[in-house]
Amino acid sequence: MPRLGMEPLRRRALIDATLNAVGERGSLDVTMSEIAARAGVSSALAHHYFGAKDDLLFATMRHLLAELHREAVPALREAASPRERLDAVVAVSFSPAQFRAEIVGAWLAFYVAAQQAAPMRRLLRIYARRLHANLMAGLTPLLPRAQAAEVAEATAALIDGLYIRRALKEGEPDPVSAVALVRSYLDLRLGSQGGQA
Amino acid sequence: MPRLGMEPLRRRALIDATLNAVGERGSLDVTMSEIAARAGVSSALAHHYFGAKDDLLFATMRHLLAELHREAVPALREAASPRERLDAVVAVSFSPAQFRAEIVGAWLAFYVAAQQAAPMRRLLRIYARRLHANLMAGLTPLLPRAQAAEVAEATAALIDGLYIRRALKEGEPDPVSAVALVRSYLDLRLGSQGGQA
DNA sequence: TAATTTTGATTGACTCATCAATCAAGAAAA
DNA sequence: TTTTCTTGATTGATGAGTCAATCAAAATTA
Repeated sequence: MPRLGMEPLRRRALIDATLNAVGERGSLDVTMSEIAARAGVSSALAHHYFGAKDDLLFATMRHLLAELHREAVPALREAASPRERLDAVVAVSFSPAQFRAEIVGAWLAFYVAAQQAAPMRRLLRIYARRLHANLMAGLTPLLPRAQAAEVAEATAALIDGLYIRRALKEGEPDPVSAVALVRSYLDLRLGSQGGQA
Repeated sequence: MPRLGMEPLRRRALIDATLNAVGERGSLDVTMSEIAARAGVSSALAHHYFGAKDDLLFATMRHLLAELHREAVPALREAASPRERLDAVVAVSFSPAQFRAEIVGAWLAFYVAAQQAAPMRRLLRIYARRLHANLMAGLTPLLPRAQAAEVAEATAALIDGLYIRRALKEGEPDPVSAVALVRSYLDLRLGSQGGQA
């Protein structure tokens, strides 16, 4: 079996497996054996590549963040106006790739774990800062700074809230209505040049 | 030691201990021994009164829901107008008793656990339905039904979002600004007869 | 009232299962 | 043959749940 250059493939497979396992279960207490089995390898190999379980979980969370970033960068580059920038932030947050049940479940699990694990908390802080910065970039040209800050805070809370409600599946917010809801809030706040009545 | 009628006291102490432990740790994997120790009894006694660990956790979650309800009922009764009713819902959600770090941490932990445990999911559904009903009761006199539903959804998401952001402590939303933020949203949606500019 | 029985309250010690982490050894390339 | 992968088997720790035994208040009886 041992072909050369397996390392990157196995790392990737293990991270994907972790993501799926964590996302489905909605919690970080998945066993190394389960993760390894999903990736088609032994648990010993998972330890070989990642060291401790925590390291694998951390790497998985970082992967999640990286994916979000990878999707956000081009979307923001294409945005011509401040309002388009805001719409891009919202669109990415609820993109089909990001708003899937497993991904949302994984986010939630990491969110919780971050309360105890400092490294994860740091990662989450990066996400929060990026989101805030992106929102402010779109808002400050349109609103006085204090109002912009309030709207950014509310929008971020709205996004997080829709995520958590999505995690409690069973029919709750689909991507389309989630985007519509946040945009409708922005319309209202920005003087609704473009929203429905 | 065994005075008669210890049962209700012990049950209460164990539930409180569970709440504190879970809230501080922000996760349900606290040991029965730790909980029991906090309550000043042995782990065996916790099992004696509650059976399995799951049952104790479930009872604790139910307690949380009951406390929220107990606070909401009088507040809603005193509300004279629809708008006051809405304000009451918001006020209770962020009341000092509810918006404490441990309580919020516990809610988050239960939220996550509910993804796997059907009984907890059912409890959470009750909470969601109550919140929705209370919001709609305040909104339907003021808005067409479709809009009322959208505002209720957004408000609920906003509340949940502020909770989750609060859980990631470190300076995030204090009760006062959280209330202000949600009310400001409602002002805007309802035509702001009574909010600040 | 004093002795006796009953019963709720409580625990320490034990069992059993689970799981992360390690390690020595094996198989396939190079 | 050396290096890169890979695993089965093992270990050590932890934690849920059980059980037999103890303790002391309350109820009963004499």
